[in-house]
Amino acid sequence: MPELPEVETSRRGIAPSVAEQRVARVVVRERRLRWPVPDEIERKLTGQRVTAIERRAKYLLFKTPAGTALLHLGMSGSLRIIDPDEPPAKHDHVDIVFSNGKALRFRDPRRFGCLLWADGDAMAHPLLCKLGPEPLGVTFDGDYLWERARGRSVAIKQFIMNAAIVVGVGNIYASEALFEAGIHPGRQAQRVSKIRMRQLAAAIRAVLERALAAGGTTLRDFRGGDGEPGYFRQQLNVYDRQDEPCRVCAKPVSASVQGQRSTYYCTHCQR
DNA sequence: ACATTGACCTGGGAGC
DNA sequence: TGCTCCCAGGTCAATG
Repeated sequence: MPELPEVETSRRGIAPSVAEQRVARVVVRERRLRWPVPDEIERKLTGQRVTAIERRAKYLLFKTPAGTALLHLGMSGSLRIIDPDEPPAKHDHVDIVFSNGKALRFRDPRRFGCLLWADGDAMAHPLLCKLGPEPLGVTFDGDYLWERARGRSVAIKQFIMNAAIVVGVGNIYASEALFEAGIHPGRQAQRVSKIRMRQLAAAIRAVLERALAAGGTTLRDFRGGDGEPGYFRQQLNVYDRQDEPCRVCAKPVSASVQGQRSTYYCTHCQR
């Protein structure tokens, strides 16, 4: 479900209720997520004060003096602030109850998400230490992309969805950014010129920022931490618009499958 | 080192 | 109404 704008929207939605709160207790109803929720998570988190809620790639980091809880929403995960006595529904796997009387509830029907614990420096964690730059950060630009693409025959869409190259770009925003940059998603990464890589980096940044401003994209069930859907769907140019007219040239939007994922593009506007 | 594929799960919608 | 099939916003591990 969530790409970078949706994860960041969730972070901003829950942060006011979580920041500076002490963890009163942790309730884990289902440990079988993408990786098992570690047995130590209750012991490590309980009694700790959450000093910051940060985001790295699509991971949310709950920082405490004792270490960091890492949470990933996978494909179907969502977070809500609730009253702790609200009865849990199916797939409500974890509650983190705070001393202010509120709780953070993690729901994830498909169980592709995870909740892990990192002692010490969370950035040294195996899941975080090999990640590429943040697309909204200062080190990410077209020259970087072009350099990394040298000698790589993989399609540009799969290239920008590779978290070792750049994080946070999922299936929706990869299609949207390539449309905005006028690049065909099947083009080999090494065959994109430096000029067009600069356009692509700018497009990735612009699309993510616009989606963030709209509170993310709700296709079926995404909700931000405040329970509101995201409104970026209305601004999508190609994703999920097969056979609908291109908003620029009016030719029908094409769809194909790349690396087992649906891809949408305009054959006239993208080369 | 790189590219490709399978695997992990449940739920919702389309089609019959 | 109910069944089957296909698809879904992620990403890691295994294989060549």
